[in-house]
Amino acid sequence: MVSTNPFGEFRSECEKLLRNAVNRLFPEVSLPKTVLEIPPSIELGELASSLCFELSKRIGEKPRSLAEKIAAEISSTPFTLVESVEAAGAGYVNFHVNLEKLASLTFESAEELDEDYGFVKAEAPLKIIVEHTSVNPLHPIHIGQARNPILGDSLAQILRKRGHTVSTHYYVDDVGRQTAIIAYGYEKLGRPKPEGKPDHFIGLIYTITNCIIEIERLKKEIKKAEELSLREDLAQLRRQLDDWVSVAAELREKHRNLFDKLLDEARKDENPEQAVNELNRRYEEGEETAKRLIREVADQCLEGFRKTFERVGIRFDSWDWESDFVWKSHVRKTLEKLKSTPYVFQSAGVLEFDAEKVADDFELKPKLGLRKDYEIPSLTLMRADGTTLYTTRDIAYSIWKLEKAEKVINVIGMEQTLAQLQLKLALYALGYGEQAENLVHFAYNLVTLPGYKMASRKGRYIAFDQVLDEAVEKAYAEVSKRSPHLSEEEKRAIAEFVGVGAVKYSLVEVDPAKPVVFTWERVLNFERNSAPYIQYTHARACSIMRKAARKPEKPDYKLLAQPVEHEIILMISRFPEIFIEAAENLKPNLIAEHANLLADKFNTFYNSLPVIKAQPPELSDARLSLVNATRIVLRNALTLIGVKAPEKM
RNA sequence: GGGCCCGUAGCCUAGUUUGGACAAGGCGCCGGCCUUCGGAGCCGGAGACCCUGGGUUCAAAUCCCAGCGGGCCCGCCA
Repeated sequence: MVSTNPFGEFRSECEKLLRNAVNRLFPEVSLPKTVLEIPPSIELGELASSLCFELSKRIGEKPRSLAEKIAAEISSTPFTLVESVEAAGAGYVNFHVNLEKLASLTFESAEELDEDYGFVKAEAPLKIIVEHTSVNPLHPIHIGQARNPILGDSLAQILRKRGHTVSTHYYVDDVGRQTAIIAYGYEKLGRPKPEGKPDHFIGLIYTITNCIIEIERLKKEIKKAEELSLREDLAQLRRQLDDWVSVAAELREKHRNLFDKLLDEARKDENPEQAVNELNRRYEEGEETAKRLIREVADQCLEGFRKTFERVGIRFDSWDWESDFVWKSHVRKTLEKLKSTPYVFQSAGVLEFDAEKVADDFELKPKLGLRKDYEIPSLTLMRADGTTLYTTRDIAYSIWKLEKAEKVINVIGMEQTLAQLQLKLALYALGYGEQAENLVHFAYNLVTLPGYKMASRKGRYIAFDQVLDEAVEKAYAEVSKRSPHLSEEEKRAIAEFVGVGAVKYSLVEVDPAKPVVFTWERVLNFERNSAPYIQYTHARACSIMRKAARKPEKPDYKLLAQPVEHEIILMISRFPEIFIEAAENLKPNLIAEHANLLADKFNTFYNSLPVIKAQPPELSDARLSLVNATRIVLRNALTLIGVKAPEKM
């Protein structure tokens, strides 16, 4: 017997038994929704129902006595996976599973389905686009941004295994002032060949250029404020200037040549800020020299990103350049169309989108979970100089994505919630209301550093690459200590997947809605509740299988009578349900959690019970099946969160 | 000022969507394990008014209301 969802079979049986029993006993009562839950303790059974509490109100009988009647009624009918039913507590109906049958079904299914065990297919597979990461090509990916590709890639992997056709997209945001700034600096330096990893080199030029321009800009604004004696503005501007001046000092300290050269060159320009804006405008217009320059810079930066992605095993199916949507008129046409709706107005020379009015006219506030009295701010669509803003371009891009897929998931930080809302409302205004419902903003919370605020524009960040390096280095030290006999090459290879795995796990393990405070301690954890711990447990299970060097020929599953064995059988049988929940609710952290719990139980098992030498042979075989199924689930779970499952380490 | 997110042992987290039985792990702390298959491990112990106050309910960490604390957003940045 093979089942894609062994625990689900048990659950369905319990539901059916419960429903039939209640129908027979109380034909006049409509059944409350029968949700079965997992009891707090394993002694209470594997599934339980609290429907008697609800039923008691309708029937006017104590929950406990109802539970007893129902349990007795169910017990008079035949079972398959169910072992027994009983009334418990104040009125619960508890179901105990027939462990021998569940073990047999679970282990045989796991072995048979192997690399597909747990991956229950969706009834209606969809074409899904997962857009994730989309870090601007300005500087290396920092640790705050790194949560995005880790979550996004895991989501994509989970949805693929769920049977959907998933395409991962990277939106290259090469339009806008920021890319113009880096390109400006890059050109001033005479388009240098990158020293070291290109994204880090680009990042350095970006920070210095941005810093110089900001200082110039602030100085001018301060002068203006002085003339108009705007006291409050002045104080604030001066604070900002102080901050940038200290950034400049830090930068010049570390990179004197580059800094001084850029400063000299920038000073040759009457107004660097204006030059940047000019470049931005020319790029949007598709002017050739601007195109060549900015694409060259962006390409170099992306080349660096690709190296990082390769290292962490993340690939994109499509690289979508924002500028293409501008040049191919997608943006202009969207804007024209939007202008013809009653939701766009002029204000102080710029084009505004009235998101509030759309929400009202289409009565969308309750649907979008907004309060009636909340007034949605309007969105600026176009600058006075005719160039567009990020969200405007994103509207055009979103339409394109929604035309290519039935569902679009945008993995974007929660700080962009408002912009994503405005974007969605623009889709309604444009008549894409139906498609807008298929647009999901997967919002995750920020990664913060204790002590100071990360600011990529100020060059204050910890690069993802650096975190990976540290993790791999620590892993190397650990491997060298634990397995000195291994060759240098083997040690390096192990250190790589251990270190990378640890970092990925630390970012995927936490509920995406919760903020993560970055600490080295968290990321460099190789002990319990970490990728290395699960990897180690997997390698251990593999090792037992290797040593046994045989297939379980005649397992007798009823001999698996130890509590820990009981728990492991349950966890393996439940993996498909966990997977479904993770896929449907977009919660990769559930997978990490389940793998970790299984690893915990397996290690307890490992330390207390022999496998290969267990007697009689039927027990040894049954345990071997358990080890093998554990190995399969750990590996499949790790695959979903993008962590390598090694056979040795 | 308005909106969104977060608040669970000293620290980090699970559980909150879908209310159910004595709130579950990890780190750290204390005490044990050279138990045959891999010690990145195992066993035991101490440690929680689930931010506060109301409300709904047979039942609230979970739902509702009002606060408090922290973060984010409200830009002709992205």
